[in-house]
Amino acid sequence: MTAIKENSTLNANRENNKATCPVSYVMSKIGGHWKPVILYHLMSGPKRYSELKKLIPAITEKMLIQHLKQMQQDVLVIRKAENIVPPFVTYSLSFEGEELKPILDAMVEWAFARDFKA
Amino acid sequence: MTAIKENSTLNANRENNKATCPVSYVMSKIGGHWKPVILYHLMSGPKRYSELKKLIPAITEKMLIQHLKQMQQDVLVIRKAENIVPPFVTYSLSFEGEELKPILDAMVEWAFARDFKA
DNA sequence: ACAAGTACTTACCCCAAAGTATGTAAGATG
DNA sequence: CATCTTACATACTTTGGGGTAAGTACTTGT
Repeated sequence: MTAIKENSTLNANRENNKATCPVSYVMSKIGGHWKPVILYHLMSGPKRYSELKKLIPAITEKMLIQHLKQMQQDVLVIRKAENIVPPFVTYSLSFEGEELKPILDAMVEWAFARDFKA
Repeated sequence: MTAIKENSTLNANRENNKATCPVSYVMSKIGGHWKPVILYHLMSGPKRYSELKKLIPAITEKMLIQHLKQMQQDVLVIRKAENIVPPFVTYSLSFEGEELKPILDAMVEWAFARDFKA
């Protein structure tokens, strides 16, 4: 969510790619180190913030909420908070988030068809 | 192809993800700003280095060969050089590179099902 | 002799993404 | 009353991906 500087070729290239290449567009939504992992875990159903944290031990809390927030803005995930204390917040895939499944499934299939060993 | 420092949590996390999450594994192969674009152009058949350069004007030569080299190492693309001068080098998708099509196709479909406008 | 073309290579720099560390609200529980 | 829990927030630092710019080898065309 950090502010973005305007005048840099780097960012110009990025914006240009997102605008002209559908694949880059998708990458801008689900790329990076953590988004796919988070999405993967949400595929198996809604999860609490703390559950996600436990499922992905290596992620820091900062990264976790940062990406959850971004994906909320991109309407890939839905945040639902019970107004109680201690807080109870669940994250789930939106309709458009669910529609990412074919992509991720294709990726998983490809990975296992190669040298990937879980 | 720049050297990679060993002892950093950043890289440790990356390696860990690649090893444990199939989606991250795929991302490590085709992620980044340029790899998908290059692959996309190779989908329509083998291309010379200079052709790729013309097809992707925004890319710098450094990035182009860097990623072509990486994808060679990952056996996604095949490099074929005629031993003549001026050089004549063609890049094409390997079998495993071709098998990325379903993934990229799924991405394109998803992009157009959303607000993406070419 | 000099520019042009092709496929690179190399050195240097910059910045945004990711990591580290610490703090906060508000009620439940002992 | 002090600690625990949950779901964050935020300041500060690091790092590696990408950008810029320049050079190289070898031949052909003028």
